[in-house]
Formats: sequence, structure tokens, C-alpha cells
Amino acid sequence: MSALSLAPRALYEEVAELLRQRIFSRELEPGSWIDELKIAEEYGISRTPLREALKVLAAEGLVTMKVRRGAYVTEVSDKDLADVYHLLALLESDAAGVVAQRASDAELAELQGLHAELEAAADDRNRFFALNERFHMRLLEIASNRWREQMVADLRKVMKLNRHNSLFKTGRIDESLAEHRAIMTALLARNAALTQQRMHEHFQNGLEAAT
Amino acid sequence: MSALSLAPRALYEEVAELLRQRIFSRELEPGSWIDELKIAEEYGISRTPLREALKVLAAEGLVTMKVRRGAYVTEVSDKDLADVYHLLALLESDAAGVVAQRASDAELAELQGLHAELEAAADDRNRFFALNERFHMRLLEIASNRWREQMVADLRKVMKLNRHNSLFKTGRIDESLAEHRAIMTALLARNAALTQQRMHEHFQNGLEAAT
DNA sequence: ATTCATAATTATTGATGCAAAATATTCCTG
DNA sequence: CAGGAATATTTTGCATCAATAATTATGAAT
Repeated sequence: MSALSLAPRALYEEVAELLRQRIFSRELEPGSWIDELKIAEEYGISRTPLREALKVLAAEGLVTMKVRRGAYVTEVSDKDLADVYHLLALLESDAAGVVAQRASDAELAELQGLHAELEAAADDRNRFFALNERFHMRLLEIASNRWREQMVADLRKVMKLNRHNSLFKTGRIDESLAEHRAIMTALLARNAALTQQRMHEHFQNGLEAAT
Repeated sequence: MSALSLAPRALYEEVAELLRQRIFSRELEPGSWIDELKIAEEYGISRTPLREALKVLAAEGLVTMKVRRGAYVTEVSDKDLADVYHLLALLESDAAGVVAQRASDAELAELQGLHAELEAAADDRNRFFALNERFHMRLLEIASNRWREQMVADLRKVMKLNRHNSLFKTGRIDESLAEHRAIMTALLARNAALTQQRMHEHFQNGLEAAT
């Protein structure tokens, strides 16, 4: 195996990613303090890069820093989840509208391709969710607003703090597919307002299915 | 003088704030590298808290980190500014809609009070802009979505990277006041859709005035 | 027995030192 | 004089060390 990568990340980035995984897997659970010494020893590193990683995670909202107390995994209330989901719906609906009016034909075709894959994966939960994620992310990329991409990425990380993570994992594949189909139709018609509205409904339904 | 504060901030936070000021004042200009040793000596601190501060600023988008190269002040293109402004308009319009339907009567009265102060400050540019900022921020607080507040705060920081900063400093006080008046009317009528629309127009006009 | 004060322990925060990498400089060669 | 290689210098990145504040434990007094 080779750990070689074209863009070698700094150690603090590496550590941040490892901690993210442990937080998402709830090995580090919300509300629990992060023992710098313990983690540093586990990874065989010093505390300096670890502390830098914690600052990054704090900026993402995954951990909260208390002066002279250290960092603990952020606890997200039900209201927090609702608030974050509300913003995701807002940002992604807007992105969808932008794509409808500004994407190239090739890009729309690409999204159509991803949607086709999604349709074909209706019987494979894991594959479906992975493709669904790719579709949403690709749409965001095509909307080409790096600040929105960053915000959505951060918000999605916060959503993953939730135990159930139900907002994305609802077993409503058929309904979701139907909604995606409606979105694609509006997209291909280049009807921005309708695309936006349907994406918003898509999120709205996701929320209702979760509550 | 006493530097005592109720919530003593960590040194790295203090340093981050100092750097923000220097970046906004363009003493540190976009594209220029940040010399860790130089800054640390200037402030009479070690590089450790400085490096942590840089990680925070990087998360806010104010500086960009390059592996083994350090940090430089982020350069924002015209497209970046337009993209950020687009998001601000989206988020704040949404917040206004939420306020229209969920604020208490007392909170609406408070906004009305701020608006009255704004009307009275039409002849004092600086005071007008300060009050305008307060109105927008208070509205966001009332909308009570801490994640949105954070995002708007970060986006506004990025806007301040711009040399002209024209999107907020346009000399269109009278038009702006008229738009605020229209927003207040819709708010007091608790018409969420109209409030949202008018806030969006308010931003739209601000953008046009700047270009 | 409970509460408050004091001391001890533990953990975070900040400084310093060292190694590695990148850039700048110098010197040599064509 | 130009180009390039080798060396020197600068700067980042990580580790270690020191100090500072907070919490817990301990003990005495009411």
C-alpha cells in the first residue's frame, strides 16, 4: 500500500478527518469531552496538530471549544437539526434553480445520467444513498458557487451528528425517486422556478418522513 | 484601564480578531503571504496560538492555507463577491420571512424601533450604516437559527475583503430607507411571502447600485 | 453530617526547539 | 551573458517543555 497522494494533506487535516469519522460513528458521542492527551497518544502524534484539528472541527460546528476546558463534541438538539435542514433545503433549492437556468446542455445530460443510475439502484439501499448523495453534490457543483458548496458540506456534516440520521436515510426510496423524476423534468424544461419549488418539496417530504 | 472581560477569550481568538481587522483594513492585502514569525514577534506571542488563529480564519474563508507554504489572504474575485452576495440575499430574505410569521409582537415592535432610529439617521452616513447593520443582525437573531446567523456572519466577513465594499456602502440612503419601510410594512402585516420578497428586492437593489 | 476552604492533581494553553521542505542565492558551465 | 545545478537561507510543521487555570480531593470547623 502507498500513502502517497498528489495533494499531501497536512497532519492536522488528516487528524481532523479521523476525528470526523469517529464523531460520525458516535465512537465520540455528543457532549463528551475530547481528551487531547489520550487522542494524541492513540495516534502517536503530538498535541499541536491535534489542537489545530480541533480548531477546524470547531469552525465546522462539530465540536465546541470552552476556554480552559477544551473541546467537546457538539450536542445538536432537535431544533438544531430542524434549523440545519431548513437551511439545506433553502440552499439546495436555490442551487437547483440556478442550474435550471444556467447549466450547459452537457451538464444537464450528466445529471440525467446520474438520475438514471439512481433509478436503476432502487433495490440497493446503500447504492441508492451513495448515488443520491452524488446527484445532490454534482448539482451543487454545477451551480458553481464555492461558498454555497462549502456551506452545504458543513451543514451536512452537522446533520450526520444526529443519531438516527433519519433525514437522509428514510426508507422512502420510491417517493424519493418520484420526486427526483419531477425535478429532472423541470430541470430539462429549464424552468428555474419550478425546479426550485420541486427541490424544496423534495426536502420538505424528507423532513416529514423523518418526524 | 482594565482588559478584564466577563468571557475571557483565548489568545488565539484574540489574535484572530486582530488579524481580521488588519485584513479588513487592507493592511494585509489579498494575495499576500502571512509571515508567521513576523506577526508573532509583532504581537509578542509564540507561533502556536497564531497558527491556531490562522486555522480559524481559514475556516471563515478569510485566508487560504497551502501545505508547506503557509497562509495567504484570500483573493475574492468579482464572481466570488456576486456569489456571496447572492447567498446573503437568500439567507436574509428567508430569515425575514420567518420573522414575519414567528416573531412575537414585542420583537416586531423592537424592529420597528430600530427602523425609526434608522429613519432619524438618514443624514448621518456612519450612524445610518451602523444602525442598518444592527437592524439586519437583530432580525437574524429574532429568526433564531444559530447556524444561519453563523453563516451570514461569515459571509459578511468575506464581503468585507472587497476593496470597495460597495455592496453595503452605496450612497443610496433614501432608496434604502424606502425599501426598509416596505419591509416593515410587510413584517407588521405578518405577510411572510411579501416580507421575504421585499427583503430580496432590497438586496437586489443594493447589488445593482454597486455594479 | 454538611459546608467551605485549601491543597493536590490534572488538563489546557502558550513557548521553545528541532527537523524537513521550499525558496532564494551563488557559483559554475556552456 | 544566460541557464542550471548546488548550496544556503528562510519558513513551515511537528514535538517537547513549561506555566497556568480548573477541578477534584482532603480536611477542618460549625
